[in-house]
Amino acid sequence: MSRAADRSAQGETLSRAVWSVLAGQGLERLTVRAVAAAAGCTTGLVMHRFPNRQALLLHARQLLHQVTRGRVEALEAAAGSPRAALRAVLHQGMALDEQTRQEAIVWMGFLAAAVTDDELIAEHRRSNRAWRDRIERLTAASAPEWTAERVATVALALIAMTEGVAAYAAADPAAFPAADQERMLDATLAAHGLLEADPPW
Amino acid sequence: MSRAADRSAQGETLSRAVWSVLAGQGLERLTVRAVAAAAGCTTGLVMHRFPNRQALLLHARQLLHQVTRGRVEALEAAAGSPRAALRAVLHQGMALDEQTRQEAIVWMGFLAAAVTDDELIAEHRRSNRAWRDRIERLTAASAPEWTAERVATVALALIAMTEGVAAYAAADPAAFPAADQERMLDATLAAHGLLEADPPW
DNA sequence: CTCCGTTCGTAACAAGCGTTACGGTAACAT
DNA sequence: ATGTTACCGTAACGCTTGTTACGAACGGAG
Repeated sequence: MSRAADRSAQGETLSRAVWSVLAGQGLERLTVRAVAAAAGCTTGLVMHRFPNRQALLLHARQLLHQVTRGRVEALEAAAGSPRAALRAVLHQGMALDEQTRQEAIVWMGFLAAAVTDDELIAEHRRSNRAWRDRIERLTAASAPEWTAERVATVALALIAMTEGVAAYAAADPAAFPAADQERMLDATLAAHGLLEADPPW
Repeated sequence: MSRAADRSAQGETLSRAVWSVLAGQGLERLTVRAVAAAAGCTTGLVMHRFPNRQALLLHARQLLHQVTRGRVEALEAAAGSPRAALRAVLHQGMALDEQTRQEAIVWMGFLAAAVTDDELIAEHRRSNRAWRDRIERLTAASAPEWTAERVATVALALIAMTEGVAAYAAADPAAFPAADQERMLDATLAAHGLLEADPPW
């Protein structure tokens, strides 16, 4: 393997270690040593790969955006209709299993860390804007007769709802089971007239 | 002032200092010294009032729940109808001004801190359950003909949406202005048939 | 006035933090 | 084969953290 690929792969390994620590031990224990331990290396490697802790977190945050973007693009491409794509993409944004639940915890951890980190909050806003644009585009395609304002309003309702339920379910999975989240999503899509199937009542 | 009242008032002062630090400097800088500085005292007083940092955070979290509960109960009592109460209570849960924006940041900070703190996450779940129960009760009163499942589903959609938009707006107030949040709330209430007034389109 | 308990500021402690410097080792070029 | 360079583990630095110990100041009781 080439040197450049090694560097890149190590960056990804370290970023995934950041996610792991953030999901399992929280922001307060997100130390360089903990990340190194999770990655199976020493702090020396971490500090050779990144100039400082801030840059490490920023890279991990950027990679998180990139990974989720790849996933939703695949879902969107595989969907048979705009409405199916909208539902599939929103669906993966909730905390339905251990995988997505941990992602929600990591997402919130980065958000909490961004309070003191200007670069992190800038990245957060970029990521959110891309996400919002995507849902607005899918919403517009799902309801071509709507005005731009109505599209934007409903798209905001959808991203806020899935983000919020992910936060609730991440902190209390037993109280917010996957079935409840899915019912919530379908009921809301149906209420806005965006569900392919008939409403569940 | 009596001794007991002094103790209680100091506990509240310190808890508000916790909120202040959490909102302004984030979880990573939420240290005992920073809280003491925000409260205008020394670490000695803090550690005499609370056995340790964990207990300090827990008390601040409990007081946050208590304060917001008082506010929503006042709103609910002042509302002229179940639907007006539902809207007013959900309305105050979004991040519409600097006050509520900071509350949203604090709420997320506690949530991020709860990842490693069992008592904090237990308090978080209690608080969320009470909030969910309240919205379910108001939803049921607003739509008496609905089944319990539909009430629970729509109530979940409403609390998730307001919580989610608060998180978005807290991190990027310019991108999620108050008017957008209010339009979103009214559009969703209208879509579920829960708005007193006519839908905005 | 004196005593005593409470209150809380001061100062210190060990532990853990991010970061830096150094040294050995492995891989490449010549 | 040898010199050179990049890589990274080790160990240490200064600093901050939560927590503890100590002593001064205050107020009510006798």
